[in-house]
Amino acid sequence: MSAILRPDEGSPEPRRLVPLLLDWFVKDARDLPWRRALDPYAIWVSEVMLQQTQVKTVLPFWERWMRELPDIAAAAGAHPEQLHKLWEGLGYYTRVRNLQKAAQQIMQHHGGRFPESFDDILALPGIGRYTAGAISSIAFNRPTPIVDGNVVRVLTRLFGIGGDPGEKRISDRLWQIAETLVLDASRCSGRARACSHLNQSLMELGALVCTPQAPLCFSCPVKAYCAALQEDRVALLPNLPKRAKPTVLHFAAFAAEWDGKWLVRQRPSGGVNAHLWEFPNVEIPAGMDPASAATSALGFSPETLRPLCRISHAITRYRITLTVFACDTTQSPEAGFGQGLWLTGGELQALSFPSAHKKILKQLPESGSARFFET
DNA sequence: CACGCGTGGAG
DNA sequence: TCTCCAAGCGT
Repeated sequence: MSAILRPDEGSPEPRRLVPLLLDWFVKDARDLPWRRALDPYAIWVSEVMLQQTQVKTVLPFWERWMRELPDIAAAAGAHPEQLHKLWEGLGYYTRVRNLQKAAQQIMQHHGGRFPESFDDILALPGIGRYTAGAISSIAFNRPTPIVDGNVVRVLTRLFGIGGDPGEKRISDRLWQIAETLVLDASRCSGRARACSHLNQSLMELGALVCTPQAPLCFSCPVKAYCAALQEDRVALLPNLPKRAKPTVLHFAAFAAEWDGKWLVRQRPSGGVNAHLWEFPNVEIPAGMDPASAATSALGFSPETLRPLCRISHAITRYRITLTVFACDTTQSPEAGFGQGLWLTGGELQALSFPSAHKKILKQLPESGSARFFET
């Protein structure tokens, strides 16, 4: 009957799926703040924050962002340091710079109003096929499909698709199924915001019921139509390739204090944590002693060097142990170090640090500026 | 098309 | 502790 099913897969009544998903979404979906907002800007901000990031993590960031930058004009005109501060801890910091670039483009080319056409939305920096489809459907109730990690899981299971979702052939098929479903929703008469709700129902189902491990199939609204469940293949889908093992690295970082100030530097653009600030640090090859590492990282040799803490963190494909030392210098170390700034605790609070270096900040020894480190 | 890009939560 | 992975995008 419907083009989305092949004879060997799924149930014979796929059009039943859409009303079941819509009913379930209205009844069981979480009450998320950006779902109450019908402002495309608010939905856009939420979608960018949610890229590769969990709902629970995003919630406080989104609330604060909307409070401080309540509209497109505010985002377009914000100081870059404020933008990074609002994103500090969320990761993938290119997202926030693209968000501002897009806001500025909307001010320039769309009269400050968020564009409603899918192609105009897709043309904005930081917005790809998924995010354009999400904004177009959620904010404007257009029948544009979305496929994210949740939808991949839901659809591969529901339709018993065993191929690698990363392959173009499989990916194309998932997008086609997603489009058929949202088009079906658009034809449902008497349902408010059906396209928005259908797309969100697929993601919500993936987040709450059709989870990666131990899915709650018994409470799934479409279990009667699930090919994977009928064939007992739920745990095998989606068929994702195995990940490469992370590389272990050791770094040393140095909290150098002089005259009540600490030495920090800004990371170069283009790499990891671009534009964020950090304490001087170097990779420690096996056997390298801390003193020479300090000289290498700081550009001068500190008088004292004492271990402060050890921080484990993972970034992209690296697993890093960061050993942190507190350093004192008795003479002005200005000579010998080119690209750093000596800043007070209060000044450091205004800057954005990668998560690992944020932890160093909290560990800094008491000093005249200690009061700035409360909370 | 493969890879680089962060972080924190869950099991 | 280790592995997976979460409302992906740009190059």
